[in-house]
Amino acid sequence: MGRSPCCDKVGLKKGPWTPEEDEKLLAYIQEHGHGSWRALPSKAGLQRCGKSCRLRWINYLRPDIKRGKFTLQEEQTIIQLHALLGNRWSAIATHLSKRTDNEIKNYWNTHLKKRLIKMGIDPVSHKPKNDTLLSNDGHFKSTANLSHMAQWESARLEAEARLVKQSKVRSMSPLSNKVNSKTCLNSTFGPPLRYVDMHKVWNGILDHNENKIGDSESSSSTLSTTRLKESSTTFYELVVGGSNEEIVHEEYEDVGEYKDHKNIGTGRQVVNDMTIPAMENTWTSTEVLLSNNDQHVPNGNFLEHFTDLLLCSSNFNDRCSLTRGDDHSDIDLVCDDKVSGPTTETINNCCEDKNKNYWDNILNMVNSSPSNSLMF
DNA sequence: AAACGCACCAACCGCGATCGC
DNA sequence: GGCGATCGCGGTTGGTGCGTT
Repeated sequence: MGRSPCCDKVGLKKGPWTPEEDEKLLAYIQEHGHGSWRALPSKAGLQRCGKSCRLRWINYLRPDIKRGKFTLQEEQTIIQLHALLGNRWSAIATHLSKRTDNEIKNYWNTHLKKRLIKMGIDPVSHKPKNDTLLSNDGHFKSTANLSHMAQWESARLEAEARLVKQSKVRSMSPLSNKVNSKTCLNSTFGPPLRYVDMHKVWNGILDHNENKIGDSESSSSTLSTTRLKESSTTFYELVVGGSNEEIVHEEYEDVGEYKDHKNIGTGRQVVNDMTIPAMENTWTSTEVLLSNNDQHVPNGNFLEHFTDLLLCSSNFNDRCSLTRGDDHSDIDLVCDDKVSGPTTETINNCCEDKNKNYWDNILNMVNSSPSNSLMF
């Protein structure tokens, strides 16, 4: 069909924004809202395309933007979410509400990605580049488990990111303000909104599994839902093992065992006339990301440990910079640790051990996760 | 002091998704 | 349901500043 030109229009300005332009855009949006971005530039008296205005507003002028150095906590969140979501910057940004997707993307590309590479970790897969380390000692299956766990968590967080956005939109409307501020976020009167939505997703998974039992050909679901469902099943097959029938029963039984959350007594809840399995404790990593209240975060929070290990290692590497000559014979060590007189060998071994232990620990967590956590 | 390389980040571009007629 | 318009996302580019040679 051919796209309509945007920034190619003759007479439209490109490049860096001037303070005057910023002022015009800011003043217009504060008074009228952005409305149609396409129509905004002419109304605001700007010689820019709508796309450029939108970007400038979202990435720079919006009042609720936090600028400056990323905190350790933010780094942790980004790494965790990137391991699960990949380059879905907007989804990641929904968990760092005051950071823009562009800023997170830039920070990843300029800092975090390099840090992982430096540690010998593939920034795309978040796996060590030297995979022989894993396959030779029986850890291969665990790596596969981790991958499936990530797939499942990825799909879950994607759905949640969407929900967060929807929730924000709803919260803009006067009618929903009362509901959102208390019932949804603080969960004073029931499960948070995101729980309700994820219950539906969860039900979808269960429906799918049931369909598989009754009818092995189920092709009408959407792509995203299918991915979710497949992830769930394959993960269970790998970690728990057994047939699909067993999987369904185990999922129901397992989620029903949790009774420590205030809304859970029987293991099932009735929300919006739907009987659903309680799954609060599947909200492990995300609970931590979204809230400081970790009272019902279960044991075996694998992502938490995952990033702690990475950051611990990176902090260590930040403090200790090692430079080698080409023949690896001359090692210059600069270390501001207050350890008395660490030898080059000690530090070097320590860094290597940390990298090794990093993945060993993750794999251990994965191995122990079914008994410790019902995230899956 | 000039040239060069690198890091950082704002902004651009193209594409897929979504909206609305 | 089809189609064009618009939006939003993620990859990439280009300008700027800083350190090194």
